[in-house]
Amino acid sequence: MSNDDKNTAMNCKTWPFEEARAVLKRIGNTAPDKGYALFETGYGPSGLPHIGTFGEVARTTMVMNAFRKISDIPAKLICFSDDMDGLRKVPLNIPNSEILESNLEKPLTVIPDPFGTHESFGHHNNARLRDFLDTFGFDYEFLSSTECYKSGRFDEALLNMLRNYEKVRQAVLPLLGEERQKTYSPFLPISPKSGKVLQVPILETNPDAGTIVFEDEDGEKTEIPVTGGHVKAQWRPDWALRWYALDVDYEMAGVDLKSASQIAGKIVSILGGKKPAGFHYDLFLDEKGEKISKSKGNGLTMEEWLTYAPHESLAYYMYLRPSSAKKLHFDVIPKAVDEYISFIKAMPTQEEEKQLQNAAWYIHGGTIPNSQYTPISFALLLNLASAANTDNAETLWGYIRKHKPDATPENAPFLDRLVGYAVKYYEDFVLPTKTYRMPDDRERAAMEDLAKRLEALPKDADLDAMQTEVFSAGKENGYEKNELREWFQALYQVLLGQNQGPRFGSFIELYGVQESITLIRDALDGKFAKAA
RNA sequence: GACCGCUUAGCUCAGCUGGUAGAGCAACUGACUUUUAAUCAGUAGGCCGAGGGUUCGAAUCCCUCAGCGGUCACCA
Repeated sequence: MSNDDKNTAMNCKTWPFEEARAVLKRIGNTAPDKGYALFETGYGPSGLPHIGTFGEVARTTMVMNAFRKISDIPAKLICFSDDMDGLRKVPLNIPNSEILESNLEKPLTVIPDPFGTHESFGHHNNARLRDFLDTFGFDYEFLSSTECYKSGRFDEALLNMLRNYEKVRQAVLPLLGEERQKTYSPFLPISPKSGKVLQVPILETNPDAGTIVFEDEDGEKTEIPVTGGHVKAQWRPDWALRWYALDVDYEMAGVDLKSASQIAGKIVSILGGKKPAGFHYDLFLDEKGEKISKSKGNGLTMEEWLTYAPHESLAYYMYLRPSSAKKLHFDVIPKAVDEYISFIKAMPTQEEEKQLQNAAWYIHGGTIPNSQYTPISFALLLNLASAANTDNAETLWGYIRKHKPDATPENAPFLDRLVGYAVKYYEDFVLPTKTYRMPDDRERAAMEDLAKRLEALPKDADLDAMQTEVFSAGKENGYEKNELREWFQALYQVLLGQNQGPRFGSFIELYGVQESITLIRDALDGKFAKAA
């Protein structure tokens, strides 16, 4: 890249560039000894990946995209799984939960997989994480805490922490309540007898031998090495340990972890390292501005978003000012999709400097794939779907061709995906509100007439001919000119189960003449009204 | 108790390297259509929470206050 480009990027004020510059500053503008700048995200595998997981990885990727723009130093993303953590309670909706019940407090990676598909419960959830991330095409390296501990990768850092045991302990204590302070230890020994991760006071530390002494569950004084996976660090020091051992250059976290990360930063200093750059993103709220909690079931899940909109739009949402709390509910989806689309559209015509202020730049790493092109907004598609009674993608495409003759599912695959989401939206939000009624005698006569007229139409009849038949059927069955509106409304209510609808001629053309005849006959037979 | 965020049009929000207030939706008007909806074009709408300060100039920077909300203090 040219120096001009770099300069423009160095002055860019968007948050990912602010963050990227902080990384560059941390590493002093030169490649670290490990050869790359390390970006980390953390994951707790006692649950499944969720919208927060996505947000963190997406946002970290945005910072990396910015970093690559201002520096030639390689950048690497590690998604770290805290899979040696002890299982504290049994998650809901898990088969064979008695397996988990009988293994509480043991490291996740030694608990048998209740799904029976992986080496352990931890491995199972790690695999789910990877599947999840791979779906969106994230570029990352997976790292297991258990492996880091067992392989000795953390040994040096653990011994270091043992030498500084008291300092580390003192760093954490101010953050804790009185009760917890009494028993707190940065080291959690794993009982050689039960295999459980124990939260017990440490009786002795032996830095020279590299061991600690504690009282096991049966009361026996036990001495074990802190290295090799015999001891796990409590989560706050564990975070610091990881930062120190891996030399993490960047990690963001939620505001809920703010004080914890400050403590972790202090611990890294105690160990002689330097804490990573990073900021704290705010949490998501529901439409009333209240905190999203799983037990309340408010807010929006990842699955819900992805049912009605593409993941790119969620990534766009994640781009928007992460430092302030945002309401995450259904109504923000269409807007997010359309704003994403307008950024995509704007990119090719923008100057370099403007492009760096374009959200799409961060989502796609600077280059927008041609496949993302769409000439139609999502809001329009949603309106089209409900106005035109369109419950299948092909019909919707028929309408799209009227607006934009050049677009096809093949040359606009992103639009084709949007069509699918619009149909889904129609099925879930429009269809259930339909209420069909039976026609009165005049309506019935007119509709029967309409069906006959349609049957009599020549095969190559055009839209105008169809529209004319609709009017004629009304006029010749007792509707005066000023009553035609009622005739159309009757069609919508009896045939489509709604009070409004598309121009009926257009509807027949797209829905199909034969299909329309069937629709009329079914309605007159009471198939819809009965069902409703 | 400690720390943080928000307050801008009827609604949801953008604008935060200080330079005559913006978008979407809603409303209203018009065009088009042998109904409506949709679509397109346009109009209107704001003491930018309150008070003070810095400045030639503040929605924007600083201080104080108010209202709302959040996080941590048991676990991670």
